[in-house]
Parts: sequence; C-alpha cells; structure tokens
Amino acid sequence: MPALSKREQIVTVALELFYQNGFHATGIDRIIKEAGVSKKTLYNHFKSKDELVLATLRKRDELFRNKLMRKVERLSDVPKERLLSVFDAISEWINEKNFVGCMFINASAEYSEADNPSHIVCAEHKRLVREYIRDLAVQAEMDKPEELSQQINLLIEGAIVVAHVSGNKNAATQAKEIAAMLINKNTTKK
Amino acid sequence: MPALSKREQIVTVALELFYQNGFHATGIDRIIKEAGVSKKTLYNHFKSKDELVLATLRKRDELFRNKLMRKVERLSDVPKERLLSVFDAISEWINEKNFVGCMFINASAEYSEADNPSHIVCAEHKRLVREYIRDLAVQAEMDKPEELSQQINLLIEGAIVVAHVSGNKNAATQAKEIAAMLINKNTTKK
DNA sequence: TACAAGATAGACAGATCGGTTTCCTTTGTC
DNA sequence: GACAAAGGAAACCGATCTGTCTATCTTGTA
Repeated sequence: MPALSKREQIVTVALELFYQNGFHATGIDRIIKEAGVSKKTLYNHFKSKDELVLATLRKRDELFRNKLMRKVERLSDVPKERLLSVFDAISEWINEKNFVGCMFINASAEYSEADNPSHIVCAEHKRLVREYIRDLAVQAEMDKPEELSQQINLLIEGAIVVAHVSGNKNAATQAKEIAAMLINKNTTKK
Repeated sequence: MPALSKREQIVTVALELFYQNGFHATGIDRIIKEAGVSKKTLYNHFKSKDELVLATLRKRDELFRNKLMRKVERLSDVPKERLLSVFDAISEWINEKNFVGCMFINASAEYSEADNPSHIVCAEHKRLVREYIRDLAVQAEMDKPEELSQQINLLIEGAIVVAHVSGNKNAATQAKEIAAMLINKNTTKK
C-alpha cells in the first residue's frame, strides 16, 4: 500500500499548484505530470477540473484550520491570550517564504459569483474560522463573542491582504494591536 | 471624432470583463467582440494581453480613487469626519449589485508573485489609497497619521474581503466602528 | 482628387485547454 | 494461476487560447 493514494497524490500536487499559480492558470496536464499520474487516473477520481478544485479547497480548509488551531494551542493555554495568539499564528504563516495570500480569497477572486460551488466552499471555510474564533471568545468570557469574532475575523482578512498585495509582513502584528484594544473593550471590568 | 477612441472602448470593456470574470478566464476574443473592435486594432494599441491588463488596472486605479475622493468630499467637509466617511464610501461600493471584490486584490490573486508587473500596479494602487488616507489623517491633526492610515487601510481591506467572500454587506460599517475607536485613541485630548 | 493612416473581417498559426478513449501493463485477491 | 480492477502512456477530440497576417474599406487631410 502506498504512503499516499493516487487521489491524495493528485490533491497534494493540486494544492501546491493552484495556490502558487492560480486555478485557471493551472492546467490538468501540469497537475498529472507533477503528480506522476495518468490523465485517466485523475478523471477516475474526479469528474472534472471543477470537482478537483472543490476537493482541493476542502482539503486546504481541513489542513489550514487544523494547523491554525494547533499553533494557537501551542502558543498559549489561556483563552483570552489565545484570541491574540491567532494573530501570531497568522503572522508566522504570512512570513513563510511561499506565502501568496489566502487560497480562499484567491479562489473567490477567480470564482466571483456568490453561487459558484467553489465560492461557496470559500465562504464556508471563512465561516468555520470565524466560529473557531467565536468559540475562543466564549471561552475567554468576552461580553459579545459574536461581535468580537467578526471584528477579529475582519482584522485577519485585512492583515492577509495587506501582507500579500502590498508585501507588508508586519500586517498581522499591526492587526493584533487593534485586536488587543477590542478585547480590552469587550471585557467587563470587575 | 468618436465619443470614445478605440483604445478607450477596449479598456472600458476590458475593465468590466476582467472585473466580473477574472483575468485568465477572459479571452481576447470576448473583449474584441464586446468592444466591437477587430483583433488587429487591439494589438495595434496593446502589445499583448498582459499590456492590456496593465492598462486596465491603471485605468481602474484612476477611476476608483477619483470616485472614492469625490464621494468622501461629498459626504463631509470636516477632516476628522472624512476619515470615517471613507468607510461609508466603501460601504456604498460594497452594496452595488455588481460588486465582486476589489479588482486589485483579485488581480493579485491571479498574479501572485510580488515582482509581476500587474501585481506591482496593484501594490502601487494600494499605496496611493493609503497615502490619501494619511493625508486625511494629517488634515484631521491625528497624532500618528502614518500609523493610523495603515490601520484604517487594513480595516478597509478586511471589509472588502469579508463582503465579497462571505457576502457580509455590513462589513464596512463594522470596520467603521473599529476605525472610530482608533481615531478617538489617536486624538490628543486638550 | 489622391493619398496615407487606421480600421475592418476573418483566415490562420501553433499551443494549450478540459476531457474521452484505446490499448496495454501492473497488481492485489481468490 | 486466473481474473478483475486500477493505472499508465498517449492518441485523439473539439474548443479556445494568444498572436499574426492578408486583403479590403473608410476617413481625414493635403
């Protein structure tokens, strides 16, 4: 039994190519070549390129959120601090050498219509991240966890975009400072 | 003399198609067809599709910033309020029915590498918007105009992305509230 | 009226696109 | 050892891609 199934090989390669080069700009031929897999095999596993894109986005969602959560857990075990650790985790990511923005923001740029299946998966991913942050906010006993999670989420998106488009690698740190203010404001003084 | 030169016709159509459908997904044939122009004419005015993309992004930068500045001027004439009016202007834009995110964020998604000419134009656009905000901050006599402009810019990017990817049309309003806090904090009490 | 510039439609080129199919080989299982 | 399933290589399909070229027509100007 191989370490990776053919399907996993394909998705692994697609993850990299779609992320680095974009979805429309990445052809099936390039994917099968780099995955060392025949075209027939790819189309045995996926009905179409669109299906592969969807599978790739779902995999990315799984990997990204797991990595984010593990990082945050590693950085702190105090709920309130974890809310801020999220920005340290994002900052680490932004400073990786192959960072080219958020795959879901990028995918939404290429699949703009809100009812496009790929766009829907992107929105779903963002919702799950937001829910994770809201859970952290609840654990940190914030006054308005839902509102705070939306604010923090907006700061994260802003940091990612600023880091990618303008190359400002401190964006997450700057966002963190704003988040710290918001968290303070959201904490009932006793 | 025509109302629009051939070149302008081409760019006008390209603006719309690239924005709505993406850059790689929009073919030259579609552009010339909708512009009512021959392929030869297009290639007389632009050396390549990449050149057309660049020209289109530059035009968009011009149109977008002019519109933003005019809107802000219309909404308020008090410098400090103008800083917040920026978010109202962005909110108006987000709620237009054909809104599909920021063309420059979208272009950066398709042209990810920082040294890609199109990406560079995107970064340039973002820099010019940031400088405009910094000017507003200076006029509003903020304590740290540069820092504040970066923060406000980050909030704007966040709002645009949240609005597009997740369809949250209140994002700019939410961002505005955070900005109001930051502006307050940046104002020396006298 | 003559001429040059610029526009036209559209054929054409060569590459690549997503996707299907054929033929053959490998591989795991009973 | 037989058999079915899966994979591989590559031909093939029609469509589309960017870009070139030819041959004709319009238009402003001298």
